[in-house]
Amino acid sequence: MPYDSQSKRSRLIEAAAALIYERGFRDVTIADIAERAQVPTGNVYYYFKARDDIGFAVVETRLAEIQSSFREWDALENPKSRLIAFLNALEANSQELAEHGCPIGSLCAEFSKTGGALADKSRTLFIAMIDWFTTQFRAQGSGEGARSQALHLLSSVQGACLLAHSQRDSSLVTGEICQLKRWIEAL
Amino acid sequence: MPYDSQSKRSRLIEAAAALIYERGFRDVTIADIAERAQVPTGNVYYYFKARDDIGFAVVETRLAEIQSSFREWDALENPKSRLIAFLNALEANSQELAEHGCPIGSLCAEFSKTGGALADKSRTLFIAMIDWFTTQFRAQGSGEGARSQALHLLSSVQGACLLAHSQRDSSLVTGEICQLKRWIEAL
DNA sequence: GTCTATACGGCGATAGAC
DNA sequence: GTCTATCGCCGTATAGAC
Repeated sequence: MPYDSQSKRSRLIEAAAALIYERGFRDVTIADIAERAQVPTGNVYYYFKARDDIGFAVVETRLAEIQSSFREWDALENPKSRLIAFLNALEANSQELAEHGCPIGSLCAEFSKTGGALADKSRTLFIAMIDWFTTQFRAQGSGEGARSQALHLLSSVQGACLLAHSQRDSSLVTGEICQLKRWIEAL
Repeated sequence: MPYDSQSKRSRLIEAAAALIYERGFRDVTIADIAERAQVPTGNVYYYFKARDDIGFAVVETRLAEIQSSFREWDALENPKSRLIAFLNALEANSQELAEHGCPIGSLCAEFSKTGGALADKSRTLFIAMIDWFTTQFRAQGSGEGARSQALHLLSSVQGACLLAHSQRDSSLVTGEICQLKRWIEAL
């Protein structure tokens, strides 16, 4: 594999992730991705043997992204402030969330309908989030209720993103986040 | 317009709604819809001048469905029991919600990305739900907080459906519904 | 009004030159 | 490894027979 193969492959995945976030997987063509990545159209098939493999790679990228954020927040002193850091990150992105929805949530929604290997792969995204949230709630002292609280947190956030996206109103995310912060701080 | 034109049109919309719920709008073809509705493929264009118009009609059908449910629940004695009736209906459908997601939520998620007229149209679905919820919370005595509580209810339900669909685990909806019921009853 | 046949465009995928 | 040219399929939409 040549020196900049990785670079081209990365550029393709990055372009795909952005386009899929904006339009949805089904509405993004190979040509669209190639153009945005500045790679000749037909050449995409040197890096991915099928269209679905691009979706696969995008899920892996998204997973790496959130795990990277989690590791960063793990450095914070206590579990509550880690969860708050997550909510702050969402709040900072509320404009984009209202415009295009949650990058994770929309991927899961679309691939879940698709079914097959992509649905299986996308499932790992929510699992990673639930696991990390559960760890924080447990470390905070929630005991048995930790997982249930983790589910409630993810569920609320995803629902708020969907609402905000549909109504194109970022206040629908920020409002819910504000309540969630109060809930966590009061634990 | 002939006697059974309405019947054929209705059959097409019904078939489209079911298929779109299962696979998503983008993955359902005119031929698929026609076949399920037992109508010749090319003939669909007598009833709908473009593909998007079918999506439009499906949104209108879904809107009529939920408004019909709301009217039914309006007959119940008090606002709390009306909201509980809504949650009971979800609970009864939890299996299907885990398999295909929320029929309203998935439509909104997909059409919101699409943008354009379909996004605008699909927006009315959540608005109708928020309005009815708000009315119930206000009648219950929530005052200023009614709208915020309505948003929280819809948001939680939609998030739970998305989670359950992605993980194909109906307990993720029923669990959240159980908590929401307790919240409403404690108001 | 109803249905068939087909035009047309676009997309995924491949073959093969360099 | 990289890129171009192109094939073949499928889906939307239309023209026009009945």
